[in-house]
Amino acid sequence: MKVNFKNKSALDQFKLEKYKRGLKTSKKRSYIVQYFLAADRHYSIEELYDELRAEHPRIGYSTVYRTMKLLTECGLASERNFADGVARFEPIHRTHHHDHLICTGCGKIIEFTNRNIERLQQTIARKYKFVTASHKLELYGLCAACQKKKRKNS
Amino acid sequence: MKVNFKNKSALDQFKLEKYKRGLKTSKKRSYIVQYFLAADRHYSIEELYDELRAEHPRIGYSTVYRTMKLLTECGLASERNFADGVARFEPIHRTHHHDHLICTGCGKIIEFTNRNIERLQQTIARKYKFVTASHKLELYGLCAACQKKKRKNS
DNA sequence: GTGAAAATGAAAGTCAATTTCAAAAATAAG
DNA sequence: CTTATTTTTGAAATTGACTTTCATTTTCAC
Ligand SMILES: [Mn+2]
Ligand SMILES: [Mn+2]
Ligand SMILES: [Zn+2]
Ligand SMILES: [Zn+2]
Repeated sequence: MKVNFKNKSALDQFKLEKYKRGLKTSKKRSYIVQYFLAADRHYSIEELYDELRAEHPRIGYSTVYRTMKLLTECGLASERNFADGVARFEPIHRTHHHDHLICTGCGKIIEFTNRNIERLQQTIARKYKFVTASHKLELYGLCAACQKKKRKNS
Repeated sequence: MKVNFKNKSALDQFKLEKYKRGLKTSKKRSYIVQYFLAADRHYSIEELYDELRAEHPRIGYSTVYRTMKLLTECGLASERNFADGVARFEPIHRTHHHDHLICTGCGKIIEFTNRNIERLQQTIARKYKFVTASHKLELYGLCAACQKKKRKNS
């Protein structure tokens, strides 16, 4: 049976994926999925775990970890590895590639897309006869607020 | 005393840095430095350690590790963190920023620079009022050889 | 040479990520 | 509604790359 995801919500899509894998539905996992997908952040497991525990103190770290991995496999989350060495996950609401500006002062993350950069990347790949599968573009620096803060303290 | 590095070899520069820090010269460290700087690769500690041991079996992992950190502090090496989760070091022969194309099949790494991309990055940073300190641009895919290999096996 | 100071390396410690496994929860079968 | 089967859970153990420790060895200034 072919499945049309076009009219499915992300959560439904997740249930469907689970069904196809012979998974069972659990209260805790559903809560994690719903909470994560509703947010619009780049969560580390730890951060997500801490927030979830406020409401659901019996959720374990492993469950959060495994749920994020599941969502990533299902294509509902994307795992990001920025320079701080902690994996972060963001929901994929509508497939829509983007790159990141990251403030090394406060951790603020801004997303951007730039068609010209993407094009130039392809030109480079072609030049070296590579077929690219993915790329990573991250700009690290200080956001406006952190620049101001820094000026004050010096 | 101000030091002019312009006419110094990288190794001399290293000795100078060591001197300024009150370090002593050791046979093993010198060998590691000389071997590493002569190569033109992106070495992981492990890889470098294994190669060095072929000639100098008494060199320890810690010494290789510490020497690479030293070189990085001295500005003679640059630490890179690609997607495989293992830190790599490359000599900085002439200060010269570049980005990387990485083959996920064989590990081959190609360096490139692109002024237009750099410029566009600055435009983006400006747009969001960021002051960037560094950036990371990595293109992952298959090199020509690995594409061929893949076609054969399918 | 001698002694103070730095370098070394085996082993231990870190830290996030990942796996294990016995108990709990969900679902299928009766 | 039971009972049986399968999946899920979480505390604890393990992993793997990195980093530090500390007793011993090497370097080097005198
Ligand atoms: Mn994002
Ligand atoms: Mn390079
Ligand atoms: Zn900031
Ligand atoms: Zn290749």
